[in-house]
Amino acid sequence: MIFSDKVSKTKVEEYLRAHNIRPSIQRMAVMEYLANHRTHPSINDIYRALHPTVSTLSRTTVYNTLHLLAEAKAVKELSMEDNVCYYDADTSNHAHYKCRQCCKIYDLFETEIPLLAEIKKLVENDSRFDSADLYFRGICPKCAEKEERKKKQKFI
Amino acid sequence: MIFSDKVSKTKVEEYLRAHNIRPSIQRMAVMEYLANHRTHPSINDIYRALHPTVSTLSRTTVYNTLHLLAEAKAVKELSMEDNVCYYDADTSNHAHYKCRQCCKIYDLFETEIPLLAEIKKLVENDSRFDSADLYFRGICPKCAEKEERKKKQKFI
DNA sequence: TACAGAATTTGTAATCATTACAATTTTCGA
DNA sequence: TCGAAAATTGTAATGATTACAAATTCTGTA
Repeated sequence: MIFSDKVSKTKVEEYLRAHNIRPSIQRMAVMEYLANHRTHPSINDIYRALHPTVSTLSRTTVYNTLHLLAEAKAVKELSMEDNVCYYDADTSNHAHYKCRQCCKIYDLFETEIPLLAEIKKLVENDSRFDSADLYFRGICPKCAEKEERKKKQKFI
Repeated sequence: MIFSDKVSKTKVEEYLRAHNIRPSIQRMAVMEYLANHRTHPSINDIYRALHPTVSTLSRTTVYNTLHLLAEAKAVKELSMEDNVCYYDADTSNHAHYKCRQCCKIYDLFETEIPLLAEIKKLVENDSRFDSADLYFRGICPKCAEKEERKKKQKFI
């Protein structure tokens, strides 16, 4: 999926059809949510966000839909530790970075991590591989700054 | 941990002490198992393997021990999809490769993936990061060959 | 438009990994 | 040897995911 600021319903419908997925109300809702919320939400996040408006939606359908979307390579499934799957509508070549403090997941694109291009090549040229994932972990700048401020406070 | 063919009990004890972990019977058993079984076992694998001999061992202790070992960086915790943690006694810089067919996890070392050195450098030079993991997926050569043979059979 | 069959959705129950927790046991230093 | 601290244990709780069967919706055809 290519991202504009706000992805329209029509765009989502086209996208699903392009991946041979029949665009039901529920599938559209899930895909639209993912396309417009680039925070790598979990199934639960998605379910909780959509349920109030799409009251008919069941948790099972969210599972079904995301498996279907992942199978069709319309979304990317991430699983970095903590035994929960996160979903990403951006299927382009990029890495992920999870902050140990705030637990947010950030995207890291080729502009920042040029290595990604080489990893992609590696996958393309080695028949054993069909995909590669690069995950970073650490404390994100925001959390590092907060920590820094806390420390300073102590010494005033 | 540096691996010889078979890691001795004394070696395991030294290794634990070096990581400030008191070498109890249970911890020794878990660490020794991990050191001598380079198959990236899950908690359950370890528990099921050890329980018959160390009959006193509880599942909770295996969890406690592995968390402790991971915390002390004596082992590496892997979590590639399927929401189960796998453990690796080899804490050197290497990537992992999981076969979609047989689900085995293979090690990929720097000799094979020179990129690993660059990723390491990246982590060392970027304060946001403290670790990176590179995971590959695909069909392993053994499984690919099996598949090939099956196909041929069909046409005889 | 009506209908049958296929696809999709739903809700509930089951499964499985992990964690919480409190009681028991073991270890270690005084 | 004794008592506190550390480690272990078993059970119960949690939480994500899957299984499954019933209900609903959709699609193509007559």
